[in-house]
Amino acid sequence: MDPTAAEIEQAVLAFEAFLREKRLKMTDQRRTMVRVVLDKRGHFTADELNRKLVADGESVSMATLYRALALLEEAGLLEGHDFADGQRRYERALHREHHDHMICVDCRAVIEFTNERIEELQEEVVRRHGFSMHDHSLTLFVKCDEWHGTGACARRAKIEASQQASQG
Amino acid sequence: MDPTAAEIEQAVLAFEAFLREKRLKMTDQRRTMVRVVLDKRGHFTADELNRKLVADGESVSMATLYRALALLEEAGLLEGHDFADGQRRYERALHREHHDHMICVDCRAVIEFTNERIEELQEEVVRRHGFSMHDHSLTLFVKCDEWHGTGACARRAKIEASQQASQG
DNA sequence: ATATCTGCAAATGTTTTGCACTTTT
DNA sequence: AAAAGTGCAAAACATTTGCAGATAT
Repeated sequence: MDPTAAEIEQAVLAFEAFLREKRLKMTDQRRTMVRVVLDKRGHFTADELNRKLVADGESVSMATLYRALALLEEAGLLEGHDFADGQRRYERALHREHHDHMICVDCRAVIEFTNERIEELQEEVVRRHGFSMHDHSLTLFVKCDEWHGTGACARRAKIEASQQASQG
Repeated sequence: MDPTAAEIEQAVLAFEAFLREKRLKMTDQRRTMVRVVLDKRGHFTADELNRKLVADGESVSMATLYRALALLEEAGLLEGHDFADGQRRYERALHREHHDHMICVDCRAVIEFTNERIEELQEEVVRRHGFSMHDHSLTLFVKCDEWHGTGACARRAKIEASQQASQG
């Protein structure tokens, strides 16, 4: 499920090709970011990525980080989302099928899902208006523990623990 | 389609009831905002609302405006959306059926649509996960003139003109 | 060589907040 | 009188930008 080391190096090369085509340059900072970003599971903010880089002893300035995030997104290695909380979130686009998101309004957990029929219907709506689809964003804001009646969000601790375990 | 004067006054009373229940107070500024907001067609930002109020000679400070927007949303008179461009947008919730949005990535035109089947499928997804739906947001980012091949967005002028005409 | 990068600090733009004063209840 | 609201200016916040010096091609 996670990209192998070889796949990550391949992505570094792909990014280099992308940069070359735009007459931009590959740098140590950008290489580092490709590697760290592709290694990351789940969604992360610019700030979270920065903290990871600092922890790894490979920090780059926020300016450079933001500039690189934009390029990585443009190169298709990263996908950005707006979940309406004032911070853009990213996830790697390698080894990931298209999916939509459910967010728990209590604990902010992100749960992914796909529904082929919904995708088709969206396409149909756009087509019927004579437009073409550029992108789409479907986010369901849910309460993930309402039916457990605990008041606090029962899944929160579990989700955080498993993310930490898998993340390092 | 637009609320009548009577309906707007009714909404003022409803807002007053909402405030009373929360032990908050009705003020001139809040009354003004209810009226202006319910009179507004389409989507607007805090800044656009402010300009309208200034133009009407009934301006309130941005601090008060933001505080009131939050209350109006809470009271269900207003609906807020995040279209991923850094500014929250609002629309009146009176006389409005639920709908989703298509945004032209070129001209930022907002086109509304509904699709009952998509709604049902969303509910089903949430139910299948054992959650309950709190809210949902479906936004399709489209190119509205791609098939007209003009390069510039053919509908933009038309849309802006008709919004101005209907808005005053 | 020269165009692009980086990091810093400063700017940006929207939204929020602390506070002294005013208004509603 | 007490509780809440207002406007102002300042703060907060994520993100962007100008610029001088560093680096990749």
